[in-house]
Amino acid sequence: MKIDPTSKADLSIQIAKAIREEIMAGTLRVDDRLPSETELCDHFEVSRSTVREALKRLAAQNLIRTQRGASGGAFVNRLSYDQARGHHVTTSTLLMSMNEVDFKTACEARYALERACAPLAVERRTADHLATMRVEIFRQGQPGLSDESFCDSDVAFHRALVDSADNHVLSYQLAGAVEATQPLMNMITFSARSREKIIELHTAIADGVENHDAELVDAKLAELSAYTLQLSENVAKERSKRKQS
Amino acid sequence: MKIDPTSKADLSIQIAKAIREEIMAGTLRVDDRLPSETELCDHFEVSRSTVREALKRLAAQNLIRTQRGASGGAFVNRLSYDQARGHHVTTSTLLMSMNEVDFKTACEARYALERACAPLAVERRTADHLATMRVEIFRQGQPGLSDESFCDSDVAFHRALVDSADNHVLSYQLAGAVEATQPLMNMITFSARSREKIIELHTAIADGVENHDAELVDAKLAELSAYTLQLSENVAKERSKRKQS
DNA sequence: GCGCTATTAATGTCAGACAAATAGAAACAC
DNA sequence: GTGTTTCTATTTGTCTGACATTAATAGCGC
Repeated sequence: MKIDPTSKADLSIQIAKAIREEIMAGTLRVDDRLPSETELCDHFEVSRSTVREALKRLAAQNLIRTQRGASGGAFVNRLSYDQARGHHVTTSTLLMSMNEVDFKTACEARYALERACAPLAVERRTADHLATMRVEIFRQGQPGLSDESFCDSDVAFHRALVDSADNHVLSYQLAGAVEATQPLMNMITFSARSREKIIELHTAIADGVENHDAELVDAKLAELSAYTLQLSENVAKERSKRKQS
Repeated sequence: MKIDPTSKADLSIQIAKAIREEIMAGTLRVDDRLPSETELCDHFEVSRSTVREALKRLAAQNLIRTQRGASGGAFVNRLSYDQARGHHVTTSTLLMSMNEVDFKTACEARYALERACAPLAVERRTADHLATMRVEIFRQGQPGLSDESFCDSDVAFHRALVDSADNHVLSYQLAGAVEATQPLMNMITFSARSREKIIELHTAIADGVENHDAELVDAKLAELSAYTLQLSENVAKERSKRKQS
């Protein structure tokens, strides 16, 4: 837990790193209180601003939380799956938009992963999960539903499917793929897609899940994947046509 | 791009959020320069320390980078897959250790995902990927190899397998599952496992990838998964036995 | 044109102050 | 004794102003 004042790296980065390593090594455990800012100043021999900037870095990663007042301070945070999921989705989304991931790659990844958890989902789905899926399908069939709401419902449906696998780790990892690729997919295909067709596939998937029919679910997910890809190709063709004319 | 000074939330959090939203919305694009700290002070009507803490939050998420000197400043960062992968692995690791994920859950998730990308890997593997896999298998067979090195090689082997699928998005998502669960797995099973058995399975997997035999790869991954689970159960039994005596 | 220096603009760090929140102790009323 | 209020100490959040460090650029001598 020391820093090198002669190093080129900024002090606040070094300090953040030192503390992060203590957390990862287990020296600092969940809900442990870090020394107060003043104490950290003394320890690292830097000013309070520098310590604070280091703490903000850690807070941005949800590694610590801070509380004001007497017996306040910075505490090691228990990372929750929900927090981490939010972060993961944000990062994944940015990653894809900034690197201009082509639709095929994203779609391929997304359905490959979703199909991976289908067997578990089929095995373990509860009545709750099934109900959520049915409700979302019903919502998708409502006339006059905005494109945006339809997309949201789509995400919710697939999330219920993934959550059915009853594996936190899987859900967390999948969230990045499913929720981050969804906006990309919607942006490209929302104008061209047939809601009927999608609802039909969703219904088949829900049926498969209900009847513990892994093969059906897998087949329908594959079909959904193929349909989505087909759509994107049509949209691409339309665009190039319009460009020519 | 405004903040609410009457809100309960800390100012630096609000400012970070405002800027993050501009980045995510595309108003600020990759390599765009943010206003200087002084300009941001004027805009948000806060002090420089507050602005700086907000910027540090964004820097911690790799959303921006800063440069000193004239014509320096804060620039929107292009998220690279490597950076994001590192972050993702760190978070996943912490998530699992803090929430005391049981081995079965982690193992199940990890192999489910890995099997999901096997078909693509089998289809697209290059000579490079195959060579990496063979090299790692060879390394795993060296007598006197430390447990730590064996584990590293194990990760490298599986990473090569995943990368064979030639899908950045998939590789990124998988990294969290594979690399973050590996330490957990190693910790639990390294004492009990038979390197020979693992090398044999790895060899079979490499063969399957080489010969475009998706079924073989899938079967062998399933076997590896089952073997790992079996090991963990044995270790657990051993422990409870020792506890009793 | 080349190399040197001075300028300038930006981030990084420091020091000291006050504001605001909060828990716990102390004082007080009953 | 008990419940309530007030006070106090501690800690984070914010502000101000200063100086250090870094790096691009303009000017100047040659």
